[in-house]
Amino acid sequence: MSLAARRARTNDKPVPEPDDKAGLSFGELEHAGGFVLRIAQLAAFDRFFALYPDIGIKISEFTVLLAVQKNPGVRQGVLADVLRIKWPNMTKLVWSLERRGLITRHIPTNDRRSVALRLSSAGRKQIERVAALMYERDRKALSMLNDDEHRTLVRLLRKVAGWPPEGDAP
Amino acid sequence: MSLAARRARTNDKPVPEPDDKAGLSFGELEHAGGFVLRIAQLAAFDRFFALYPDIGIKISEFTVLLAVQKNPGVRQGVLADVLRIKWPNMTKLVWSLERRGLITRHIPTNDRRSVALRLSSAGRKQIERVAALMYERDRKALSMLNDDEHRTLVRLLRKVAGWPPEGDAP
DNA sequence: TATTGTTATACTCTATAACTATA
DNA sequence: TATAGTTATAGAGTATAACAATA
Repeated sequence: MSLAARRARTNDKPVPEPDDKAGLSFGELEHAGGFVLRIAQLAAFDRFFALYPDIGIKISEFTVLLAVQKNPGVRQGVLADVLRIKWPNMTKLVWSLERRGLITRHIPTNDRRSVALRLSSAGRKQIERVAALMYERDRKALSMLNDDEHRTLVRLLRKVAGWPPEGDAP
Repeated sequence: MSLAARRARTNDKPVPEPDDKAGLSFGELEHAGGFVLRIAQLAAFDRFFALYPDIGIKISEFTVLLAVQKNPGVRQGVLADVLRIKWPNMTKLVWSLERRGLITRHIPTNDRRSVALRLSSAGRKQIERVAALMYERDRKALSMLNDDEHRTLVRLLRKVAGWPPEGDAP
């Protein structure tokens, strides 16, 4: 069966490359930050996942894992707020990570309502296993930008996210 | 009841403003374009919707409406591809707009498989009614950027989206 | 009375397969 | 045989309300 035929049946489109706007116009909307932000995010994620032969962990899970590594003992509610995940959903995510032995949950004695998260050694190994791959794919998903453009984009997006100007050095 | 109490119950957080990173670190991830892109998009949309006393149309619907206005007779499949909406979902979206009398569907005689979309006069009126509001909210959702930063951001995001450098003049 | 987190559930979005009609 | 669109359905992601435990 031809590739085209398979795509027609599954609607499995290739990742669009430059000028896949198909000659359409959107007027002012093309200069609306939110609109372009959304389109760009979808395009970047499509590229990211096009490179994704399932490595057994979701982006959201990897993000939480890494955040716990960088901020040992972080409360899961704080993490939820920063990552814009609703608390009930974070509960499930954390539970799933715990069930797989990647993190541990601790009840601090000074505030027994809260839950502090820490990486298990298996969690650390998992990060080691997939981190390089994640970053590589992220870079490839934005490979149309040169280093300077990439830095500028990240700087502006951090501003939009309401994050302080400088992050940790890479 | 206090506002804080209501928020606690509903998890209805205020739109985060600068430095709502809560002192957390994400290491290299903070420089990963895809990650920051995602966080920024969520922040921008949160701000957008915080200003949203339901105006009776979704962003996706407005986008399609506007695209049809700017590209009369466009095929809905083409629109779906450009806006990264799957065909089956576009079918429902279009049907909903048609049911509300905002667009009309036409079967071209030269290719009777396809569906060409056009705005009804009600659709035109709807756009007139909400367009200014949409753009104003979009602008407010990105109000932390000055004009120069905004232009730069849109330019870079278009590149990420795989769209040609210049859109229509505003 | 407020905060942290959980449970249960609903809702919206998105994705996939199978199909019809036309080319 | 391929393409444009539809139908039905499944799944993921996200959101809300009500609750318990602790502060």
